[in-house]
Formats: sequence, structure tokens, C-alpha cells
Amino acid sequence: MKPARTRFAPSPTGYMHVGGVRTALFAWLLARQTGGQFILRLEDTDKAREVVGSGQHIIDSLHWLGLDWDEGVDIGGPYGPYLQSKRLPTYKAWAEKLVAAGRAYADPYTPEEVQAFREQAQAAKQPFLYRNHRPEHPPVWDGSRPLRFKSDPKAYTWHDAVMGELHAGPEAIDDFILMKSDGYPTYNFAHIVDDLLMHCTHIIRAQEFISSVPNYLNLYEALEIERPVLATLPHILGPDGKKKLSKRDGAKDLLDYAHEGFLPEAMINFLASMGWNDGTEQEIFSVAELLQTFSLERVQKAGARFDEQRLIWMNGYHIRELPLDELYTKVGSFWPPEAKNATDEYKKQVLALVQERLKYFAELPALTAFFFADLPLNPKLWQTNKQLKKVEQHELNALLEQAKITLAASDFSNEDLTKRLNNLLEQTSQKPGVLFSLIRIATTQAPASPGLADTLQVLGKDTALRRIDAMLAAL
RNA sequence: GGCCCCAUCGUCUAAUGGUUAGGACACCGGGUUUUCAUCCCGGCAACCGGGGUUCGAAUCCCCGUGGGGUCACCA
Repeated sequence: MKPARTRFAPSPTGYMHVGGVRTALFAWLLARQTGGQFILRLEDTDKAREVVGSGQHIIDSLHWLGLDWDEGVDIGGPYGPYLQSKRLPTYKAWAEKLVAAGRAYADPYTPEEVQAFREQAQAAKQPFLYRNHRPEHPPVWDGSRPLRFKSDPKAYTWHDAVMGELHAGPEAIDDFILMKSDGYPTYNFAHIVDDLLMHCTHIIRAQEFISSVPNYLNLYEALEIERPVLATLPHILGPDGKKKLSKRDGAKDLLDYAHEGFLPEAMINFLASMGWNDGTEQEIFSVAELLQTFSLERVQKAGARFDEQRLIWMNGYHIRELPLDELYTKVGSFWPPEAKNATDEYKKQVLALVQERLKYFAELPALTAFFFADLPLNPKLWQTNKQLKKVEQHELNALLEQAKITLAASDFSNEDLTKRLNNLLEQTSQKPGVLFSLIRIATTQAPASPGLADTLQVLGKDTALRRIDAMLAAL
């Protein structure tokens, strides 16, 4: 496959949400798997909506995911600048070319007049087409008025790398605005100029642009330029399956997932599996595997719902796959505050025990707090436990006393603990459900914990016996 | 409303004219000497409807229906 030059071109109007970032992922995958380049361009032509800091936020999000770019706003490149607001003379020059060719004209109407046309059309239940009001003798364009494209409406059939053959009639084409009266180009104009000048081979974007493509096709013709490969991705829908995922409807900031302790490789796996698969039954993909097998042709045409449950499962899966040392490094500062003075070695032992039940790092404190500090006695645990609530208090007390003696004799190696615990089971002729639950609750005061012998071993003798005493006093 | 796109279990999806329509998530059972989790086993659960074409249709065609997008000096 020929090297693809793809770009991700968001507008800095807010944080990155998971819907938008999939577009970046697919573009990045295509560039990387073909040995091409990936470009980050910022489309900051809407100064009214621009959110300060969101450009950096987008960069941070991509960094977190591990999507790197060869040219872009922050690092420059041979076809820069990559910030549209710094390219105004370029757009002006191309606009003037269109004016000179008689393919663009100044819009003589006031916004109110255009709005009146629009309402007229709406009242008549017709789509609004500006060109129905195209002025016969437009004023000279001096930049104070919007510049409109003088379209040449016709029917098009074109190929989309994802959607296949697409069609539209002349009614889909209109005299859209190229340059706004504030001197900035519209997206519709700027992206075409930039993609040409930056030699992009593929335009990968979301579905909402599909109805504008005939306009772009018409503009490519007017500009007499070759168009890149077009690839339209289906929407990612919100959990209700209705509308496309949007910030309004609670789409989370991508970095929120970072802060909750999701793994970038899990996020990438999840994002890729929404709307793409390789045709096999494989669910788990590493980035390297995605680079092997990804193709636009196998991207789904229908929208996909964002199912956070699936993301959580996938994240847990990737966590379990990690070697302990690597996981330990990644877990970083997610430990509970009580772990502040714990040694790396101790924390690693704890981590090894909870690795298989950790779905995302933010769960770590709840899962491990009792390893670092005595939790307050929680009578509910033994009062409501399915097995224990059937046993008399004094009997529990006696059992726990025996357990204490047994444990006091142990060297607290895993083998010895297991052996003595089993012996105790026989001596007391108790069900493990009763005896082990009791000891587990006594030594952890937690609703859940890893296996008993493992937990006791890591906790150590002193802590275990101290906690048993505390519970004994409360029984 | 015009135009455009889409349509398989609740969800993500496989199937490219011939399968008991497969897998995964979630959920529900059971097992792995306690809990939670992992792992294993099992269960639940889908081709939007109607017409064609064909020996044969989830797959091709048409018509409905449903959902989505778009019709901005936003991208």
C-alpha cells in the first residue's frame, strides 16, 4: 500500500471526547501502517467558539493515547504553519483565484436578509438554497462581506473508502461561504486548501460531513485540483443509542479516562473495536496487531453505541496481561493515602494480589486500603454474611480464639498458613464458608479481599493477630 | 419537509447466496475448599416488515418502516 498522509484536524473548541478521538486513531493507523505521515492541524477559524487551552488539551489527549504526529501545530513541518489562523494570506490568495475565475462573489445581503430567505424556505417546507437568491450584480469583494462560492450544481456519484458508492443530486449543492466577513475562511474552504497544500492523501472524518461532500466535489472542480481519498466514519452514538455522542449528552473527556486509570492501549483497543473488526473472532488487539490488520474497507457503515461496560472489561483484560513490574509503574499515584509510607516491595506484593480484580486504577484504594491500615470494625460484615449470620456469637468468638492460636503458631509463609488453616478446618469440623469468612473479615474488615492465605501472608503476623484481637473484643 | 446515510442478540459484532445464524460484553446459573475477582462449563438472547430474483436469501433488487445526519458568516 502506498504511504498515506493523513491528518487529524480538530477545532479547539473544547476537550476531546471519545467520539472524536476515534477519527484520529483511524487516521493514525492508516498513516503508520503504510509508512506515511500523520499530521496534526488545528482548525481555529471560529474565534467566537474557541476555548482557551483546548489546543493543548487535544495535544495532551493524543499524547496520552500514544498517537504521535510527524508534522503539526506544536512541531511544525514542511507545509506549515499548521494552525489555520496563521494561514490567512493563503486562504485569501486562493479565494482571489476563485474570484478572478468568476467562481466566487461577494454576498450583498445582510444576515437578516439571508435569515429571511431561510425562514421563507422553511415555511414552504423546502430546503434552503442560497443560490436561489444569487445576486445578478454582486459588489466587488473587499473582505467586508462574506465571499460565496459560485457553484455549478450537478449530480455526483463518488467513492468513499468506508461507505462505498455515494450519490447526490444537484439540490445538494449550494453557494456556500468560503470567507467570512471577519477575514477567516470557513471549514468548507480552508480544509480543502490545506489538505491540498499539505499533500494529504486521505480525508478521514465523521459522518456529519457526508452531505457537504457534493459541495466539496464541486469546489475541487472549480479549483481544478485532484481530490484525496474520502473516508467517512459512522458516528459513535451515546449510550441511549439515539444521537451521536456529544459533550452535551455527557460524553466524557478522553483525559477523564486517563485520570480514572484506564490504559491507553485498552482505550485504543476499545475505540478500534467500535466500528471495525478484522473479520475473525478476535476481540483483544494490541496496537501492533491493529497496525497489521486495520483497513478502512472493514470499517462498519452503521453507527456504534459507546458501551462503557465493554471498555471496563477490556481495560481489566489489558491490566491482567501486564507484567507486574510494568503494572506497578503504570499504577503510579493511584495508591490510597495510607500507602504513603509503604515500601515498593510491599506495594508490589499487594498489587500482585489485586491485579486480576482491578478494572481501572481508580479502584485501587478501595481494593487495597486494608493492606496499609487497620480499617474500623464493621459489624455489618459478620452480621449480614450469608454463612456467619447463622452462627451464634459465642461460637464465632470461640472459633476466632482458636484461629488466633493457630495463626500465632504459624511462620506466615503461604504453605504453612494453608496447611494450618486446613488443619483447623478439620479440628473444628467447620465449613470453610464459616471459618475462612470469619478469619478473612476479622483480618481485613473489608467486604472483599484476595485469597485468605495470600492476604494473611502479605499482611504479616503482627497485623493479623492485632486485628483478630480487635474483633474479639467487639464480639 | 427536501436531500443523504444506515438497519443481525440489550450492547459491540461475524456471516460476502447454502451455518442448528458464530463470538465477545452485560445478565443468569454451576464449578475452582470463604468473599470479590480470575479461569472453566452452561443458559438467556438477533437476521425491522412486505414483496420480488433464485433450486436456495441475513446476504441481491424494489417498496415500506425505523433510526441517524444535513439544509450556519460551526466544524
